[in-house]
Amino acid sequence: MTNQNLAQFKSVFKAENLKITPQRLEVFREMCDSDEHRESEKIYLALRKRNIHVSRATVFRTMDLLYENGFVSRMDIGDGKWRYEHWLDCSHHDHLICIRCGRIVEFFDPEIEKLQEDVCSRFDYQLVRHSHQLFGMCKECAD
Amino acid sequence: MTNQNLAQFKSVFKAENLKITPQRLEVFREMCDSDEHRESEKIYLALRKRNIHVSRATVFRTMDLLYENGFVSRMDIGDGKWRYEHWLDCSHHDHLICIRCGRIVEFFDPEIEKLQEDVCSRFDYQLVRHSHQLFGMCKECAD
DNA sequence: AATATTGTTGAGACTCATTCTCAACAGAAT
DNA sequence: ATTCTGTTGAGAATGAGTCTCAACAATATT
Repeated sequence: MTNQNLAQFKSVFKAENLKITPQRLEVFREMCDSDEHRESEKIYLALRKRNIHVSRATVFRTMDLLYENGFVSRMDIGDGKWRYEHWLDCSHHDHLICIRCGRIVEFFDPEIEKLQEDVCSRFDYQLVRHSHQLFGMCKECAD
Repeated sequence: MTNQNLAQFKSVFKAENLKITPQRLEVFREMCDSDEHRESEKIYLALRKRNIHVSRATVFRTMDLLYENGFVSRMDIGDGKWRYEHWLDCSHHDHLICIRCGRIVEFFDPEIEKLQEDVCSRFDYQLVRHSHQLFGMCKECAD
């Protein structure tokens, strides 16, 4: 977690009238310092492991706040859990997921992005967001 | 449900050593005769309404079988429920979902399909399946 | 300083889609 | 007839996430 991350966190939470509590700070720090795509339970357990006591409910609540305020993005790969990743650089991307080992790779394809817009205007929809996941077998798993 | 649908169902289930029971037939008929994208509970209730008694558990189990054997496809729009649609013509498509009224439109864009393959080979993945959803506001809801 | 107000927390109860368990059953095979 | 195997229904169990509520903490008001 850089000083800039921290400053941004504080300023957004202040602006939203959300208190900057030790628990929220710890959850935010945990997110800043990992590049993984984790579900809330894993984040909760990571904090536990570092002997930081934040309740499960608070982790869930804080992940919601971080998501609503654009500090993390989340994805749903169809197993009923949200997977969160920090979104400090705010660069949009989609995901390629290995169906065997679960490894997740990020991709961004401007052409696909554009074609999505085209599809929407074809059907008279205003695109708000999208979810695009490719499930396959990574090189190691395919061998 | 056409005779052809029925014949296909019987032949696949027989080939898989799955019994052709009245309950399974009723669930299959219910799927053939609707173009909606429904969750299991709705399918269960639709059967109830027609005074056909199949237990919830059997509906869930049968939806799994129909899915595994390619009679239906299913989608996950992030609310924790599978939505099933019959897939009798087996033509692949993705979905455009109105975030206000929930209306679901199907789309297919061969260019996007091709670009997905390109992304995968870029990362040395073998594409197995994908999930692509556009969330937006339909014309009626945007006004 | 004392008090009131408001938001936050933790523990555990609750929800809800789905899966599991298990006894009863049904049809095919012996 | 009897055994074997797969299927069913009812209700219990699961598990991610949400809700409730009393205790608490920081801020605002008197």
